[in-house]
Amino acid sequence: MREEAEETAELEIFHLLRAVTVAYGLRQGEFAARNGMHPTDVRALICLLDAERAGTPATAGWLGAQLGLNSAGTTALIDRLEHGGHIARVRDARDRRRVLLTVGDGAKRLGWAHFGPLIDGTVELLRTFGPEEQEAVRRFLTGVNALLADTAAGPDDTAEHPA
Amino acid sequence: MREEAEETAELEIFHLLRAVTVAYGLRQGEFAARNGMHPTDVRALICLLDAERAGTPATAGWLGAQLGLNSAGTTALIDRLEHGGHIARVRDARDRRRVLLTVGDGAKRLGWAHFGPLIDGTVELLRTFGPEEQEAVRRFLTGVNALLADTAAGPDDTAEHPA
DNA sequence: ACGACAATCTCGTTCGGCGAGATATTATTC
DNA sequence: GAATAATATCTCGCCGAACGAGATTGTCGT
Repeated sequence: MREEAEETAELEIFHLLRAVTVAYGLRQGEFAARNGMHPTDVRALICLLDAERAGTPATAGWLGAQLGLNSAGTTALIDRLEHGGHIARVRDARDRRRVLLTVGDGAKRLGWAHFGPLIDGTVELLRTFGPEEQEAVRRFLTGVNALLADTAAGPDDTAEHPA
Repeated sequence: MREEAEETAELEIFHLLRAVTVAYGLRQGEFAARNGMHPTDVRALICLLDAERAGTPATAGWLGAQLGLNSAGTTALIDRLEHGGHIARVRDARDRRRVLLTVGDGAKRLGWAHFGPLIDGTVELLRTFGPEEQEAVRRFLTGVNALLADTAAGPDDTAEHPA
């Protein structure tokens, strides 16, 4: 609130979204520090839980891609989580090169204890929204996810001009 | 989409939001790698730009708090960004202990080149929303930010049982 | 079976981030 | 208005997360 005051309402919403990502990252870091883990470990657990919920088989390579790690870093991450008893490695029966990851109940409980209030709060918040309002929020988030997926594309900066 | 199919509509929206945070983190990491920086550096620049836009004076300590770093890490971060020519240190005239941080034009251009499409896309997307719909999105994001701020609170795990 | 390919793991190295404490500047107290 | 406390940042030494390169193990087409 200086010169440009409000910019546009649309930009303000974008900044609200960005504030969410920053604050959410902070919460993850706190959770990690409290449980003797690292931010990346927490992000990994979240990805694994989301994958399980979505029915997507979570392999080591997939997890590394989700987090932007190379294979060495991914292996180290999985070692850490395994030693901590948070996840288990299971060789895929179909393709025995692949390693499937399963999240232990302890980790689930731990995560729920920390993020439960946030999730509950969000659900409660959404219950105060009418159907069209919920639909607007859903449409917005879905759209942003699509935009983020688009922007991803290129393996290097030089090769992303779909238009 | 397996057994539990849809859970609740509210939870689905929460997961959409979480997907946004994960994907957004990935984009930041890519941007960092392409410019010889680290994810934290990018997050720092974003915080600094947001602060500038909001008219908030950005000090070293403030930045460290935003990113969850201690003072040593914060100093190292600022050194990196300064050496890279992305930011400049300026001693506060009023309180000469404090160091104010200003983002250089080069960094702004760099960031805009990478995140511009995402921002533009989001603004475009929101333009397709009616006033009540935009208001719904804004209310949702504001509420989530409030929840995240609440959850922050506790310095340790033992003292947060509001229920 | 054989070679091309794919997924994961091992090794050695770099450097981001932490803890502890030093330094410089501003508030407070007598 | 000197002595003291409080605050903001920086320096030093160390740990370990993540990287690059390459080895290992498993799959698939021919």
